[in-house]
Amino acid sequence: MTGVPEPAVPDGDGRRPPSVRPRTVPGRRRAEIAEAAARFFAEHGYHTVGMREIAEAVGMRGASLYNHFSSKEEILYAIALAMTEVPVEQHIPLLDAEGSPADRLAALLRAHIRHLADHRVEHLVGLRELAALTPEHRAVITDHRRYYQRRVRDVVAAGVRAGQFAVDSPGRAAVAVLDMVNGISWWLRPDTDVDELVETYLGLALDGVLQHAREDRA
Amino acid sequence: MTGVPEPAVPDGDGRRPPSVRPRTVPGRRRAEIAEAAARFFAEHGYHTVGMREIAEAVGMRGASLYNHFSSKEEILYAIALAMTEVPVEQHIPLLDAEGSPADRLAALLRAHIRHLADHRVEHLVGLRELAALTPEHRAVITDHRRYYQRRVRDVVAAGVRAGQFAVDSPGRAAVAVLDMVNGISWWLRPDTDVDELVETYLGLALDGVLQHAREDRA
DNA sequence: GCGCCATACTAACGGTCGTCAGCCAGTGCG
DNA sequence: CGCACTGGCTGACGACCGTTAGTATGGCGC
Repeated sequence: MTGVPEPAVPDGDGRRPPSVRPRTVPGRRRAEIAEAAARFFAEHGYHTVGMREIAEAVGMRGASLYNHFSSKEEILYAIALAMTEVPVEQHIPLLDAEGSPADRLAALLRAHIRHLADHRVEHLVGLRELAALTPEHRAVITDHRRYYQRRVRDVVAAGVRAGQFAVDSPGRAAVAVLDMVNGISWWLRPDTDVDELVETYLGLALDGVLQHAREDRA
Repeated sequence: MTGVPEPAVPDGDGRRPPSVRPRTVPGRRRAEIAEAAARFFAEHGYHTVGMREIAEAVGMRGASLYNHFSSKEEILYAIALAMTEVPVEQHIPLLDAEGSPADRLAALLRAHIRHLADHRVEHLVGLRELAALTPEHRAVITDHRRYYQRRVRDVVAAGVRAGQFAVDSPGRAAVAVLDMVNGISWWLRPDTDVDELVETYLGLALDGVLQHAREDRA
């Protein structure tokens, strides 16, 4: 599990012998490239960074990158995809676990913020450079994001029904909470205390925006 | 007041006769250009948009833009500057008016969200394309932003002292609130009901994040 | 009415970019 | 041993970019 999505197997043509195993860790280089690219993209923006610059950072020449990615856009797509697939596949199940809506949402937010802090630059790129993706690729990313947002909205609504949360519009509140936590990636610095950050934002989101456990309803 | 900052007068050489007044509205064209550029930048990103594309949108050729802006980066700077100067000069005074911290912060947020909704594309560009600015220009923008943020933090702290707000860290809460409202510019659609939006977010920020008027302190 | 200046134009330059074609070294498998 | 394949390399191409120089024009102030 390198964190970088493998290239789609060219399906429909399973000519590859089933026992073939590449000598080195598969996609190892691919992951290095995506990681370096994400650093540059985050700092200077997708379009200002050239293939030759990315290549130099991993010790090769620009043209050689095409042995690992079919285009520059595909590098960006791999980064953006990793930042939306992982949350969907690994965080959403937390919403399907046992426990109250507040507990489940808290678990999700904890995982979300930790993931964001561990992959700050990729997260920033995934947020900011959406416009540079192919329409098809962008659609995949935004679909993931919409699904994620919808699931958060649903658990907020469940919390409202259960009397745990008090908001007028679960949809608006979900968006607000996600924008609030995603905003972290713009200013997070490497020396930030992540544990403290997570707990602070959990408080701001649950006790705050969602007014968890406030009893003074008329 | 066109909304687009005039070019800095080349100071140190005040050769221009003091009574000279340009025949047309000064900077009219400049504002049109910046507006068109902001639309394109917001949709496709700064670096994918060419000068010839911007020019075509206002009915001229690429090279003619240099009669109004000295470089492409200066167009971006004008946009970003307008989106940080106006809030600082027009919204911050609301914090110095009379009234409780909660009232003053509510007034600021109201103005902030309205301004954002009225200039959605420029706001988005100002947030997203910071990296494309000259270091000097970027410093100006971030200074404005830091000051704004500091003033919000101060009024939050004042509200905490006055017993109106209940948050552990006014700084963190201020950042969270601003990220939350600034996130609006990523998804706002032209047909959104701005009045409803403003009131919803005021509730989420004050009653929510800042726990305005919650009395159940231990 | 003359001159000036703002503003537009055309043409072109130098540079950079993404990408590709073709070549070559090494390495593991049969 | 030899073969194929992976993953590097060089060199180059065509497109496009931001920007400049030089020129034309039309309206306002004197």
